[in-house]
Amino acid sequence: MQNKDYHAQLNPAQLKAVQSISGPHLVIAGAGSGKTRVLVHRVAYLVEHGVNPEEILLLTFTRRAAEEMLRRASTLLDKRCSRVSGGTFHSFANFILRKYAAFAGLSSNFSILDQSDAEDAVGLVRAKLTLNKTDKRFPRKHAILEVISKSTNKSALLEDVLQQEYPQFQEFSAQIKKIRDGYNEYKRKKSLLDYDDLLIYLQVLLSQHADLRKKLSSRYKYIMVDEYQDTNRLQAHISCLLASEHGNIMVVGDDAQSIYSFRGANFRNIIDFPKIFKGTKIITLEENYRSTQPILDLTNAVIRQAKEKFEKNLFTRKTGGELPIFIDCPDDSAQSKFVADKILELREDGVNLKDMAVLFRSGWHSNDLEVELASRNIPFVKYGGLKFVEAAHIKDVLSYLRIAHNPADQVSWMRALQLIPGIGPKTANLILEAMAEKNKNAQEKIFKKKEELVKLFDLFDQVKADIDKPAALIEMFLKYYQPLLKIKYDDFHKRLNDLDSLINIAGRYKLLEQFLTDMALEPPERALVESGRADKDDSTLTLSTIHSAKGLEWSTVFIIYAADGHLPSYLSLENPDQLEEERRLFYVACTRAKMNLFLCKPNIDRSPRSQLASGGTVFTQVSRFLEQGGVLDKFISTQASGSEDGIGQFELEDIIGQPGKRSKEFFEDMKDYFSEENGF
DNA sequence: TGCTGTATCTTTTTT
DNA sequence: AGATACAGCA
Repeated sequence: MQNKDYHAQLNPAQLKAVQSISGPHLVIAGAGSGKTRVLVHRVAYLVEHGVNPEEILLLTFTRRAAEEMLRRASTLLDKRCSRVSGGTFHSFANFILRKYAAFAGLSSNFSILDQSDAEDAVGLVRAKLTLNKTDKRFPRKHAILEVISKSTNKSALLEDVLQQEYPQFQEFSAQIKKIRDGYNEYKRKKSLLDYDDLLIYLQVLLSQHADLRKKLSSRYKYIMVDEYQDTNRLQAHISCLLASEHGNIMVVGDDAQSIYSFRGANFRNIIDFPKIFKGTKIITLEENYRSTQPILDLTNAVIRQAKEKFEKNLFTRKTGGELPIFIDCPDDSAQSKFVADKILELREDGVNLKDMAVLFRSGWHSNDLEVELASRNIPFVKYGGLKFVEAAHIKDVLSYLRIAHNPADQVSWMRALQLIPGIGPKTANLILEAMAEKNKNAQEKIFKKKEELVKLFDLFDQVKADIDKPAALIEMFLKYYQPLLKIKYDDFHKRLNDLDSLINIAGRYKLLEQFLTDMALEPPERALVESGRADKDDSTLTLSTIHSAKGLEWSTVFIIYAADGHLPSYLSLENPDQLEEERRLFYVACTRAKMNLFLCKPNIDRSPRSQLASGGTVFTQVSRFLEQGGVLDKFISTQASGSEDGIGQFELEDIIGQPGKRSKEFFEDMKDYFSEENGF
């Protein structure tokens, strides 16, 4: 009956993956090969065959991805599919740890530190150990946390991480270890967990409590892990522990799309998977359903240059399609104008804005474009880059809520206290010590000096009744915080607006704990908050870092700043492994496109760094990933065959790089165009 | 002593 | 644009 539908909608390899129910499976899925479709159908298939949805655990990279899959599975079958358990490793860990806090030696109201909180805590510990005064070249708190985090995520010794990736810090090995131990102790005492701790605690919980492991493994009888190439050792270990009772685990991934090694991910998890689970069946998906042949030719040529990869042979049955186009723009703002022009033109031709995306390596690459789009009233949502909750004033208010939720949260206390004028790190510490020791004398002494302090404490006393209405709680704290905000920031008006938005978001939550957890683990995107929407609506252009574009696809894709030093990033040029990751990143970016692919670069680099380095005008080079292996020539020469007469006769969209034709000439060509049409 | 203002770098990517 | 280091001020 239903099986017929599955046959019709899936190719043989996909069908096999969907219908393989028991035992370990590894699905190697090339870009655009219908990986999501397999997962969605598999969920439906399992439920249809009598599996209780709650016994299926779907671990994905973002909660958005999980929700999208469950929504699609629901349309395929029925509402039962939405009861499937799922989320990110971190949110799943949070869920389990709150429930079984006692087993893990935690109090269930633990706070989650985001990266900057964690950095603050490291800074505190470092200051306490007075290691910062010894030497000027001592690593910053940011770098220290990075080293510590990498060693946990890779399950590697700190020394090894230092030796391999941070040789410049090797001489501080002993001090960094001291800071790490101090940091761990500090967090444990104050019921604080950073991102890595969520994983560590879950791993320890599962390894050390056999009864609990059995219980959980029996509860989650079917485990699926998406984007397995971007899991780290710790996450791989957790997956295996969860599957220990039954071995029903399917992991899906593509080694060519591994782009998270900077946080400890290792695509060798894919190779090692069959070693851990004997009898693993491997299924390879090679047919591409996403892109046209010319785009596929380009992406295949890009990944062919990779130093290390599993051979895959992606093919499509689609014929025809436009050739990818490379545009060398005079500068950043010309690039923005080109992209905006082209987007408007495509929209006139009937392409919906939601089917277009602009991708880039780092958050600031889109700054100029954002201004341009705004001035032309093109609605967009930006993913990646700085998050809404990372703004100082939002963090300030959240720190009050976190104290209300977990009074031991000293990181938040430090932040909240230092907002009061006249209180810096030292006094804040003094207050906290006086409170901890219940030293009435010392307390009164300090309290007498600052009436703000009394107000703050009174507020926390009042709070207890309303603890589970986050929105009301914020409004209450806002009365106290508003005057402080005005002193602290000149642009307090804009920031007050943001705080209204925060109240709005909080209004969607009944429980304070859930609200705070979400703000730490699944923070809303800035652009969505500012437009007052929960989701992007139907006709919105997408701007995204390549990392945040993972797993998504659009009919038209623009990649901006495809220049050497930007993509690949100048920070990765020295290290061969990092450079390979940049290549995969570029691959991921290009493979997002279904029909049209545009690559742009500004010819003049006005970024502060390059200005500083040279003092003069810096001309960019085409990204080396296009130069190498004739990638650029290959996809261009096909196009060039129909355009021997040169560039003059072409509309803008036909201006492309030709073999051997380099920046200087393009600069002239583009300059002409932009001066005439756009009033340069 | 500790806080605040000013100068000076430094800016990848994310849970 | 934000964090950090340093020097002067209460």
